[in-house]
Amino acid sequence: MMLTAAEENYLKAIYHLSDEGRKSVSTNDIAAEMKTKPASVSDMLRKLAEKEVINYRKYYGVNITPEGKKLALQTIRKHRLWEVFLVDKLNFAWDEVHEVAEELEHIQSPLLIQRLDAFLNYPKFDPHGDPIPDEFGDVRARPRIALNEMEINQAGQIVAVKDSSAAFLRYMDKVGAYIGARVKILDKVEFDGSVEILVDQKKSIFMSKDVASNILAIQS
Amino acid sequence: MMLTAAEENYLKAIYHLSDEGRKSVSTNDIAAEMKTKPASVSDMLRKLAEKEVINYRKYYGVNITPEGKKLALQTIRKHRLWEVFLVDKLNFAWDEVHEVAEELEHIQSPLLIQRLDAFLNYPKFDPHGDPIPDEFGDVRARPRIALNEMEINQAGQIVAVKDSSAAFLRYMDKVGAYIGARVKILDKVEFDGSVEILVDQKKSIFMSKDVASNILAIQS
DNA sequence: AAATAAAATTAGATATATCTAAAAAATAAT
DNA sequence: ATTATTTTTTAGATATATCTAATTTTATTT
Repeated sequence: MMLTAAEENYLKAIYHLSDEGRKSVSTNDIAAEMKTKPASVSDMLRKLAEKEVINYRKYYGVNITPEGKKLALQTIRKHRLWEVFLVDKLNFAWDEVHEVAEELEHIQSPLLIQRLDAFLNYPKFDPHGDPIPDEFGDVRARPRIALNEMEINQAGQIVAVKDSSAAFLRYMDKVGAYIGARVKILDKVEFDGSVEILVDQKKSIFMSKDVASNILAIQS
Repeated sequence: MMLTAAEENYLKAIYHLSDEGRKSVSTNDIAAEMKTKPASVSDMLRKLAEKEVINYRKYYGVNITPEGKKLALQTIRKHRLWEVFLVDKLNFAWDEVHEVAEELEHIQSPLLIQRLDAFLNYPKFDPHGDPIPDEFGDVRARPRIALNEMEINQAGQIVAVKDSSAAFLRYMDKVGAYIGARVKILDKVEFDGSVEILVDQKKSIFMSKDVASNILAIQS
């Protein structure tokens, strides 16, 4: 099954939207995600349905098929491998890579991706902390680590808190930490285990070991 | 000035054909080079002329403009840098890189090319021995001579092949000739123009004039 | 349940890139 | 200098991907 670049982009969008717990994805949602018009989406859905990568019932939104999911994951794999390449090898900042990876992901060459994967030492996560599917589309469960257990200079993304009491969440809010925040360990104080972290590459915050051990991140 | 991938490919073809000593390049020549139909070429020439990258007088062929030449050289630069990447970093064989580089060359990101160039240590020649234009389009060309035109006992180094089809590259591989090989002309048969050459001071190989004329060397 | 609002689709355009078949222009041959 | 041949261009299709405007279908409100 061969998809055009546009089809790959739509399928990726549908995959991402499906992944947010919806039972089906609407035309308008896809249009918003793709920054395009609903009319264009309708046209494309017909094409994707013909290729059997989505199930499409007019006026009732779409579901991705197993074949579609496999293809979407392959595109995501390519995108994230290229992002690793751009950051690790070409010294791009991690917020500069998306647009270029968006182009590179459509290069059609299984051998290229296989070799790139090896060259990058089979990375499991991209620079944003998102997992890289393997060549079969399998995604590794994200190993979580408490902030106080991360090494200095290690970057990651906050994905959960152990203590989800209102008090703790208020604290999170107050210091500007939140689920999804990109973090980097700036310093660790040996004496008391407190840590200094950089949030979203701009805000530096201090927290006690106790607090840090309640915040879970995935490492980049 | 922004060109589409198709326009870049046509412009590159016109540049290459121009470089063969013609005063102007014909529609048929371009169609042959691009493996497309003359009618398609006519359409594209109109577009390229509108963008002022070629001078086009109907029925009389085209010339590339200075601006067109600059753009063609930029595309060639990207293509050849990617080829170096594929061979040096991803361990592609030098005869496997063309098709992939043909896709990669159309990625639009000046920063990417700048960084790639640095990562590859500013290479001056691609794996086929062809020079890589700098960012201003300047090319450091080496005077090259076909093996069948070298004198007996003349020594040199293979730097490029004219015909880089997979079939020819496989042949090269099979007989033990390769880009970078040291060669010396042992004998030339006047009757059919075939030549005998010594490769790397040990292996003697025999090749027809046809083959020899496709292999380019710099003379020592 | 009828009226209204929202969402989705179709109809009809535009732009790119290609093709075949027909026409026009340039070149070659008698 | 006509005629024939080759080359090139145009006219008209097809396919992709997008748009606006109009229409249809579904969902919501009264």
